[in-house]
Amino acid sequence: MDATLAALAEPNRREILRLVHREELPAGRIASHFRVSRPAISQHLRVLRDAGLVAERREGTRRLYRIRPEGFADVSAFVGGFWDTGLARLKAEAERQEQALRAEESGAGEGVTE
Amino acid sequence: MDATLAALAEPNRREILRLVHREELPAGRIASHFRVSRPAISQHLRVLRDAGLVAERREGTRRLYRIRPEGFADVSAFVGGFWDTGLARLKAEAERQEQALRAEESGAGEGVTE
DNA sequence: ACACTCTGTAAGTAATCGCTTACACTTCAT
DNA sequence: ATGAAGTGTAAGCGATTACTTACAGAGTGT
Repeated sequence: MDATLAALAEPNRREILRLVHREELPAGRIASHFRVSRPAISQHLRVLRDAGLVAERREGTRRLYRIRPEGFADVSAFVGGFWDTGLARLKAEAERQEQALRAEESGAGEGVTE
Repeated sequence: MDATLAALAEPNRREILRLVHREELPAGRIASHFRVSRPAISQHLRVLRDAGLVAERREGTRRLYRIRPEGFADVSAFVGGFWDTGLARLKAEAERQEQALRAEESGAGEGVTE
């Protein structure tokens, strides 16, 4: 958990997580989204991998990265434990999410994304 | 959110959060739980306060600190967003929590009150 | 074998972090 | 006012972090 939160503390690493959350991506493509050098991103990817937040899969010369949801379990529990007044709110949000999914399947598909 | 996760990245600060989660505590009493010096804890408390994770209340010469649950909302949403496989699990946990509260009201009394 | 592509690693550096000691401030009692 | 208790702030120091450039390694095609 120490490594997890340390990894999450860096803004660029969080942005990487957002990227590989949508889809599996090769290191180079990830790096191209940033202004910092590619080696810098490579180092960030290592930190994320060591923390168990992303998984790496090799395909030819490329290395594809994707989110590893289990890696967020501990931190989620930790943070959720403090936001206990909001736990009921989270439950409501989970239900809303379910309904949103159902509505998406049956009705208008709109990019709720940012 | 940047400040929040940076604050959470430090082990001693997380321990402080666990302490003031149970009950409101004066700075000195918090510091006595650690091996590091009192000023060090004072600085940690400032970081936590600036991040909105704890609230400060002055009583005489003492300063009492307590958890500020709203401060965890953003991070909880962020992390929960990645642990999406666990969102349904979180909902279930919220329900369990509700039942636990109900059981607590009718059963054993514990001073968890706010 | 060779070259080419994609990527991780090494070394060095400026900035930040967490700690300590010394000091200043506020509140209450004498 | 004076002193004591409780606490925050300032200055300085060693360790860590995130970045850069230069280089090395693995895989594929000619």
